[in-house]
Amino acid sequence: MDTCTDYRDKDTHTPEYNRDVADDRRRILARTRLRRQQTSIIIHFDCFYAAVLENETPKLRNLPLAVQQKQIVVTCNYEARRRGLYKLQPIKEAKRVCPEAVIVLGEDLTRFREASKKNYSFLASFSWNSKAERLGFDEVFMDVSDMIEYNVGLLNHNHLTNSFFCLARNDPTAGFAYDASRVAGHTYPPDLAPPDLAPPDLVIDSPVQSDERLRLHLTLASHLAKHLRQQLEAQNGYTCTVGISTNKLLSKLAGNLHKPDDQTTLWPPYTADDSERDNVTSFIDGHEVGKIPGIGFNIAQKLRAHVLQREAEIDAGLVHGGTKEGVLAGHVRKHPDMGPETLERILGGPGVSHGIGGKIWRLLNGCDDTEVGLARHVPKQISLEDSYLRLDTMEQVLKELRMLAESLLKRMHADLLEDNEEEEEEEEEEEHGEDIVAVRHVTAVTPTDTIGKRWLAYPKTIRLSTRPRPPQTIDGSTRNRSFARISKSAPMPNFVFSLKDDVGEISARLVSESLVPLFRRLHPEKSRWDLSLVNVAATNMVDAASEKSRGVGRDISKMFKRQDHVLKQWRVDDYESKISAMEINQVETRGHHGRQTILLREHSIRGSEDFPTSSQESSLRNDAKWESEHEDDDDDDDDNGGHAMVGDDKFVCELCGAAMPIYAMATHSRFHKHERG
DNA sequence: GCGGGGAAG
DNA sequence: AATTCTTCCCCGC
Repeated sequence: MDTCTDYRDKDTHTPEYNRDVADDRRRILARTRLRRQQTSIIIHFDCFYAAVLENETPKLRNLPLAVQQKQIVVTCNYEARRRGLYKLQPIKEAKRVCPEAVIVLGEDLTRFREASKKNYSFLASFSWNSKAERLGFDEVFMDVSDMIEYNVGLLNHNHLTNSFFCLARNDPTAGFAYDASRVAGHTYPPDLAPPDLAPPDLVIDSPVQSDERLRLHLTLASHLAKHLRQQLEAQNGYTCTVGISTNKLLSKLAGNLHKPDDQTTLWPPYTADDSERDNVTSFIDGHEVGKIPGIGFNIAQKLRAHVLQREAEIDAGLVHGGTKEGVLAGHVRKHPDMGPETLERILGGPGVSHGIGGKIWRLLNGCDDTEVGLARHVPKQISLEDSYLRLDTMEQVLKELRMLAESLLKRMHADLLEDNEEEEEEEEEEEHGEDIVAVRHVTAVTPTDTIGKRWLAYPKTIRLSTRPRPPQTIDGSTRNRSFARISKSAPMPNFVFSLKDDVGEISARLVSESLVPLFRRLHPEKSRWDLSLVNVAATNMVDAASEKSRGVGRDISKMFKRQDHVLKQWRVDDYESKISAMEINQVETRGHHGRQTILLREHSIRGSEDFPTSSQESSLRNDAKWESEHEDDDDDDDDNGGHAMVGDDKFVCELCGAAMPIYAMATHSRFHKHERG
């Protein structure tokens, strides 16, 4: 075993020997508990926000450029940074430090959002497995394991210097030439031993396992990254900074080492007999705790307090990262008794995710097994907000709500609508005749002939949030605990999905029928409030059942088979007539057990007149009978007030057979009430 | 489902 | 200190 120290030439009876054995056992134990995955290759891209403006106006490129929102600089280019500007700097200070800076108003994020979408789609289009995840507007993770694996298989180990990277499995000519005997770009640590030629004939048992194979995989990934960077610049005009490693945490951190417009590969060994000597540990150890992604301000403060044995001070003078304490990840990791249990004790508490200790411990050790998310076409939520120096009259509030509502509508149209191509895809295959029957019914009701557009997803909920101005305590003790927002939500009214009505009309109606009632729920007093922020959001996004997704039909037939005790009360024609009146949406419940359920949801746009407005709905709220005490349910299946329990905490509606957690049932029964008229 | 909280750029 | 304008995820109920 290469992970075990060899003791053969040591005296087996000295205390040193015993200590070594103990240490080694502990290390091995620790390592097996948090085995670093070396099965994936992840690339992290960091594009650049301010570049959007530079590209629009190239002469800005060499000038110090800052983007202003309200009273602060939200971002700035490197020239501005060189002259002392920084993120979240007060605009006054920025002007004092660098009067010649060009300051651009950037409260409207449309252009940034569009650039972000364009760059993201471009990068994601290279992916084979669709694992391409956006983080904020300017970062993208890609899991390129499959591309790398495939291209390792293509290598001719006798001619590594003349290799060809294949970008498409079905087109051997798509790709680029490269030198597989050398890494592209920088590495950490910087000075590599003379070129590590891969051994000519290694047993290829994927996935990556040995350091040797990992080196080879990372080398290929570095060339892929370089190619993607070049393409992004050539095709879209954006440079980016890239990190290459085996997980999201490490690739993101590695990228920081050489910016802007460059790339860094975190080089093996990722594990070593002496845990201090592997590159991952030394790399992570050197980071200030708060710099580890996943360790936010609160957790960082608690960790600092623990190693310093006192509250960590927040140095106002050190806005640009870090505190004057300078507590490093390594300090925390090596602190006496440190480990997942200790961390759980320090960090855990009400509202904190269970297992936070283990999670932070893994981060401190460079371990991160979170998957790169699948590429997504539609957002999960759309929200807009504005902040104010003073907002304390209903008149102002109405004005703001109108603006926000109209912007929200426009965003929904921009981000959730798709051109309605009438391509009637032929029904290929299939072995289950019943699937196809179900699919046909769904297809028949999707809005087609409206205005040449169709909804890709429907937000089911509208939410209004405000941030009351923090109460000014005149006494010195500023225990301003609450800089929090408060929110209320309601069903998204159906009329917003109309494609024939005027946007202005719809948003006016949205204000009067949804947002104003929500505002009254948030702020029942006539006056007395002063808001510093208002936010409206369209949330609870449900994908529209698309003609293309055969998965819907499958799941329906699965539901028939699995839950016939519930569904037998339906005659088939009954079911089909209901189906034709509804669109079927697949809903992923992220409940405790992550089970998939199917909800049947009305959304026929033409029928929307009969449908309740949010104010009507909220007056129908009848939550009382669902009040808690579902704690100790016994599992007797059927006698549950008309709802069959299908296991754990899922219930099945006796009217439509939908399975759902108990919390969802109040709303669901309201749905049936309206359905009946 | 609802409302709050935390993390990220 | 928290500042902006978002997006996503998790918790307890």
